[in-house]
Amino acid sequence: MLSRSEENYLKAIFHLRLNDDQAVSTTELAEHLNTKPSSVTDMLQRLSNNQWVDYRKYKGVILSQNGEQAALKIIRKHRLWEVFLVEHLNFNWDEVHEVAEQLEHIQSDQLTAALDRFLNFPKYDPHGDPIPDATLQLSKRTKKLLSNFKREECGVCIGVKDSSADFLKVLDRLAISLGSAIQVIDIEEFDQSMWISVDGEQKYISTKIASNLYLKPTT
Amino acid sequence: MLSRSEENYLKAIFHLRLNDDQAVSTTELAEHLNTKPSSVTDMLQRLSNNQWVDYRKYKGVILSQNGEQAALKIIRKHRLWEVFLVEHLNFNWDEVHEVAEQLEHIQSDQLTAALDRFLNFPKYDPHGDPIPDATLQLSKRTKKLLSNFKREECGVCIGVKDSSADFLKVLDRLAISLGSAIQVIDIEEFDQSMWISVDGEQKYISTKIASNLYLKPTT
DNA sequence: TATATTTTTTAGATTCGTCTAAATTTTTAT
DNA sequence: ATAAAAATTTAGACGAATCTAAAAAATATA
Repeated sequence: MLSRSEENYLKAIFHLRLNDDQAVSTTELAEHLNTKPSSVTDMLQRLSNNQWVDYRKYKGVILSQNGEQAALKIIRKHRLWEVFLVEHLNFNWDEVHEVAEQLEHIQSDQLTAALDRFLNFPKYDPHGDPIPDATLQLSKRTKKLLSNFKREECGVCIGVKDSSADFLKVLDRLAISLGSAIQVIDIEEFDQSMWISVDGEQKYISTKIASNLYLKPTT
Repeated sequence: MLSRSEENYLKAIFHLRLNDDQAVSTTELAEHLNTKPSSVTDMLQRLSNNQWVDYRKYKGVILSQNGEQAALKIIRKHRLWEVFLVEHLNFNWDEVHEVAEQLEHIQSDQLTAALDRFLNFPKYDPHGDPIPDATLQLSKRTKKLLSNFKREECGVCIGVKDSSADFLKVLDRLAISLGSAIQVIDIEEFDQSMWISVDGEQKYISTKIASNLYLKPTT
């Protein structure tokens, strides 16, 4: 059985491989897990011996079939618990992560299944991330540029296309950050600039901003 | 902060001291925790250094003020989760223990408080054990002979006064065991013998049986 | 009370997950 | 293409939590 630490490594590898599709590097993992590269190397060798990952010295690591299933199981639990915390225990979406990090390690298939049913088989967590179903199928994460949204469409900010300091600065000023809930209120015919609501606050943004913001649709 | 292992030791000491009121011995703890006496000695020394317990070489151990609070906090979480599992996730009362053993270690005061509220501040867990409240007050566990129950009163079997083979045999035949949920249906005026329901099944028992069964009232 | 038995502690080893420092490999830049 | 820089791995150590075997203390027994 996987230790808590091993589970965290698998989860981290899964998440780091979502964007770029290459092997994950030791340093990347070390940073993500707040540990040292040498510790990562140790752990990767152990995980590799037990067939959880495919690891090549100096070349990085990817999940094995088994490892990916294990990671998905943890992610499923994490996101189900987040739904529970927000919908039934009145947590705010920014308060759930830390607790879910603990709850995701609870080992009981019966519990996971019962929780899923109790929550009515939710498809997305409070941040809009998809929840793997009982067979661990993860609906492909659709990320879409805000500029492609239509009037009234909703989404959650999940990334930026341009990550320059200049762009991030303007986002800061608009109080748009990863996780912001955004709805398109209106689009100017003149130049496609947008009136949007950001976490309930109405804002006006240029076309260039809209075409550099990745949203995860929630409607 | 306490490790999971340390928490389990504190909880074990708390439970082992409930009945007899003396210090808990190394061997007793080792058996209860499925470990070796030498491991227990090590851990007790560590716990003692951090003021969680009062430990004297060769003399056994009792909880300090701090240690008792910590134990009560864990027991509170354990029992709240049991209520959740049974009342909302449709677990049977015999399926909850293992999972609650894991959930009790989740560290989040916010979660504990929210769960308590969600469950409507329950006073007893599904086995009839009292749940420490937010201030960690534990209502004294009242054990009462079945013969002192009135019509309609409910309780859970928590022990026997007479533990002879003869008595246990008749309990077996009646399918009464530790944990059985019992309700008094009627009491014969003639000799105070009782009609009771045992986990839903109606049974008739003699006065002598009733006066040797300890129940924990649940109403 | 002296001895045998049981309980408890100490000593020394092991595994997991981590660390620092040094060595090695890969990548980048001249 | 080679030297410098960066990334990665190895070597050796450590703390937590456990174990076995041996020593010491407490208890029971004759």
